[in-house]
Amino acid sequence: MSDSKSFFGNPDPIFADKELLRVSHLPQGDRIIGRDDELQSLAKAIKDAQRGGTPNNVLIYGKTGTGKSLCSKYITRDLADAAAENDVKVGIAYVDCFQESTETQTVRTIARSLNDPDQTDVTVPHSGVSTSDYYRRLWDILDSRLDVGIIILDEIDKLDGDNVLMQLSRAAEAGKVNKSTLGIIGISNKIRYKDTLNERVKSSLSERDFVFPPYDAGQLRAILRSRADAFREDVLAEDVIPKVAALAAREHGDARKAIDILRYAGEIADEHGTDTVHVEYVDEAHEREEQARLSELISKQPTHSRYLMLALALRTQETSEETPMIPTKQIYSAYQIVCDREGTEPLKMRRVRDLLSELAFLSLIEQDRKGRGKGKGAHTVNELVDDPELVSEACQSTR
DNA sequence: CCTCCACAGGAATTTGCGGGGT
DNA sequence: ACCCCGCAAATTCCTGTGGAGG
Repeated sequence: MSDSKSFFGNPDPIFADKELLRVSHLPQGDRIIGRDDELQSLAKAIKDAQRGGTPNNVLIYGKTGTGKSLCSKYITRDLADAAAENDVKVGIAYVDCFQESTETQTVRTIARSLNDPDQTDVTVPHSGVSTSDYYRRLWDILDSRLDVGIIILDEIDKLDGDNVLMQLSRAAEAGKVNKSTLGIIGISNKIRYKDTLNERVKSSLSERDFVFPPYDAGQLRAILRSRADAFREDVLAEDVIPKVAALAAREHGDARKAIDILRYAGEIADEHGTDTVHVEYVDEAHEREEQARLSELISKQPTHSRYLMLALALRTQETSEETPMIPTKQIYSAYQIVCDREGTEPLKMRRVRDLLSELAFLSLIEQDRKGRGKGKGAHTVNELVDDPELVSEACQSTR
């Protein structure tokens, strides 16, 4: 670094095209590995939309990183292109139900992504209108600029209530839309998800069901190799890809994880200033991936939930017990100190309890109820799932 | 197996925000 | 410019209960 004239002038010694290692990167058709059957079936299920007909509604199951979202996005985009050649307008809405979990948020996101203010005179405000108003606008948008709307609901099991699904699935028959039609692709991690739905929604939503199996080590290797173009020639040591694939295969065949680890391995090599990605870097890359995943999750939490995580982490580090179980009240006092330091008014106890149980739902913490004996009442104790050091680091880095 | 109470958590209510309608 | 709506977040009020010690 020090002897170079420009900070940016040097060619990257490791990466040729790092974009290929971004998980959001949508590969070309021949780059999706080991999902040929699934893509075929999906295509078959929604092919009617190509000529303006109604596609089948689809439910896809499978663990994280098995290519559910990738295949859905790819196949719908392909469909939209093919339809455009027949002068059929297909709109695609992708909703991450983890982030947009309420009915209002979901409908709003769908309406927003299908809308094009230049072509419709409908606006979709961020807030300020009722849920039914969002629906009304969505139907307007569908009728005025599209022939078919395809809605991908990712992590559909995180939706609260099935009202949205009711409304969407009966839109056509209830006469909400006339000129257009719509299809739903639901994606879920839980195979049992279907059982939690009421009959009406169940039969309409799962006209076709698919299960995406985890990738095996061989497929993971193929996936990684297909993205090896991201690296310069000959920088990857012999055993790197097999080792990364083996690590990811052990953790339920998560391709996303595999790709992330590979990218981190490259970054580590870069930091070491070498032009070879050695196998030895893979373990460190694996650690880095776990830390990053934790930071991701924590940074998405609301401010006060992060303060609570920090409070719990600090309190955990203070105690000498091997498995520190911290009562809610103790977290609360630590939390008040954190708030004080940040110059924020602390939330009340009741709200904190709710936030803590949300954190438990996300598996960031674990809760357990304990009694303290006659005349002493009962209370819940909280425990961090991850290393307190890592957690507090993740909390501090988000500002 | 019963007891006892601090805390858990349900329900009702308020607050704050970002918009419509007029 | 004004008032009013619907929603989510937060607060207030309150009853119910988990479970160790007796």
